[in-house]
Amino acid sequence: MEVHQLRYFCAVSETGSFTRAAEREQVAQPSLSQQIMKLEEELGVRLFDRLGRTVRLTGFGQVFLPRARAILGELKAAKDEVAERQSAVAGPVSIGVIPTIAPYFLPLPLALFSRKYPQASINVAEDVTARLMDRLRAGQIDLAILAMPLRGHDLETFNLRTERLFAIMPRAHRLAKKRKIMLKELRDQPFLLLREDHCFRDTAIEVCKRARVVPKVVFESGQFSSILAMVGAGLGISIVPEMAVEQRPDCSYVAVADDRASRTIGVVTLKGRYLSRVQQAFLAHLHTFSQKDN
Amino acid sequence: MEVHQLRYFCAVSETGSFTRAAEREQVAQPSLSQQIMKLEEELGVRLFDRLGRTVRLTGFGQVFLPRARAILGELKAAKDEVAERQSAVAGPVSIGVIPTIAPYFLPLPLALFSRKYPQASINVAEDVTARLMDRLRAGQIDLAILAMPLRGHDLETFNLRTERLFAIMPRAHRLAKKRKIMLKELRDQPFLLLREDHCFRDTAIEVCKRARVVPKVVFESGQFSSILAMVGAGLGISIVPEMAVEQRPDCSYVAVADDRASRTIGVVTLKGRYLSRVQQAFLAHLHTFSQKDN
DNA sequence: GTACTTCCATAGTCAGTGCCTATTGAACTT
DNA sequence: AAGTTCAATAGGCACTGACTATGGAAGTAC
Repeated sequence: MEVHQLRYFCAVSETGSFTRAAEREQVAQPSLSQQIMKLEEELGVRLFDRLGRTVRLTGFGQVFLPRARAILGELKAAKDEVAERQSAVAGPVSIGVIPTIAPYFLPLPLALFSRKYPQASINVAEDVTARLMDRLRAGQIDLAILAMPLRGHDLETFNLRTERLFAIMPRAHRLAKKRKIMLKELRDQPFLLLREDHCFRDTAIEVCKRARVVPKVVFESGQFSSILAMVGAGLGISIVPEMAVEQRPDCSYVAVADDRASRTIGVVTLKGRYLSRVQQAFLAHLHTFSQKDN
Repeated sequence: MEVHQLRYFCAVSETGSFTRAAEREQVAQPSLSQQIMKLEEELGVRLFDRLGRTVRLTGFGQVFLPRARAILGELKAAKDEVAERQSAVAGPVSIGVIPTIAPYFLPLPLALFSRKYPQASINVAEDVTARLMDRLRAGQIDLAILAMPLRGHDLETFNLRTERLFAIMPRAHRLAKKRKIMLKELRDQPFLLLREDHCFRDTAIEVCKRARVVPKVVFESGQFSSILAMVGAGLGISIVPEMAVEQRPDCSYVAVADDRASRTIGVVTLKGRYLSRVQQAFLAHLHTFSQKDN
């Protein structure tokens, strides 16, 4: 049973003539006759009575007609729905962001995108890198914003920006007045760091390692704001990316001057993953926020 | 958009693999891939993400899947319904019968058929020949039982039986004791006949005409039982077919011996009209009631 | 690391079939 | 009786869906 056979059948039913049906369906009359016969053969019943000049539905034809119409209607509806979803920059976009980026970077792009495409609904999942990658591969999120670089042959990435790192210390600290600092100067300082599954912890430890510094960790947290408060209270010092720098009366920030003491954030998508128009639009939107050489 | 494309699409969705889907659909894997691609092209969206080893529905695919399933289901349902109606000797049979046959001939065949096929539902329309023919040609009834012969190239007929005619007269009538009678003996008798649109009236007048008798009509009715009652009351005489003969204390019946003084009843269907299995069965059933040379 | 396996996509060929034109045959009209 | 107007039939052509063979990529086994 083929779609065009149903179309032809409905056309004959509605025009009451093979000839007129053929005209309507833009096909030669014998071709249409042939397809109707084939349909009748498959069903095992006659659908039309050919009574000389007139063609009329048989009882079976009358039973079959509404069903054929329904099927053609649903075929069209299915196609239309897909087209509808395709044409509109609307629908869901699920993104993932790590906690050390989310509150600093995301608000502005999100707000602007929502204003530009009110039909779009963006869903943000805040989680650590490892779990975000799982979700990305599982298709639960469409893209993720996290720290670069990332290993993985099944991924596609682009960088958003590279930020310098800052040492944060109590205002009264002896190094607090400097404009720049080398990490080796921080040797033996008590360190406050993020918890283990946060990638910026690794970043911080990595840059320290390059400066031959092994940080002595005295406090761990899941968010910078806790660390900032603790540093302000004089518990020790820490390292944060530029975007986490927030003026506080009890803290001072000093730029870290070491080579490669930076964090790069970027966007990652799954290679081969098909993105709808909204999803593509959001990706493009993020591109406009990338700042090369920064 | 073709039916097999929907089938393939569902197969891939359900097996999660082009290869397994191809096996299930008994088709080579490249053919299936090709059709899926074609479907995606027509819809203008990707339905699957091909992620290395795994294949997963895109958002569009998820939207399209239930619709595709529904369509395939309805396609099957449509076919099944027709098959169901075809296989079972069940459903409606609409027949027409003229009033001068209905009460005498029909009860037995109807009862036997209903007992044999309890699923069948027979609808009887009792009307005069002209209107029955209209209904037959309009497809409102499937066959008609009426007096033969019938002119019409678009008809198919077969005879059920030929009956002799009987003169009916009051028991006290001077001719009532005869075993046979010639119509010419009835000249000048007052006649009771059916109304004009009843074909047996024409039959009666026709046989009289052949005997050079012009009946003097004193009463007209739409049914034999009225005529019988009136004859019994002494109003006049009449002519009835054999099946209308019914023993009454006040009437006598005398066989009409004229050549060709008979009525033939038969069944008529529309040429080229498709009959369902019940309808065909009823027609065949009527055949078993035909009595040749009677 | 290398070979093997398992995917899906690509390339090229072939056969089935849906469509075409031309024609027939039947029924209706003039 | 000739002319129309139907649907069906006949025969030819081209599209396309299916096939086999192969390639490339990714995962698995040794």
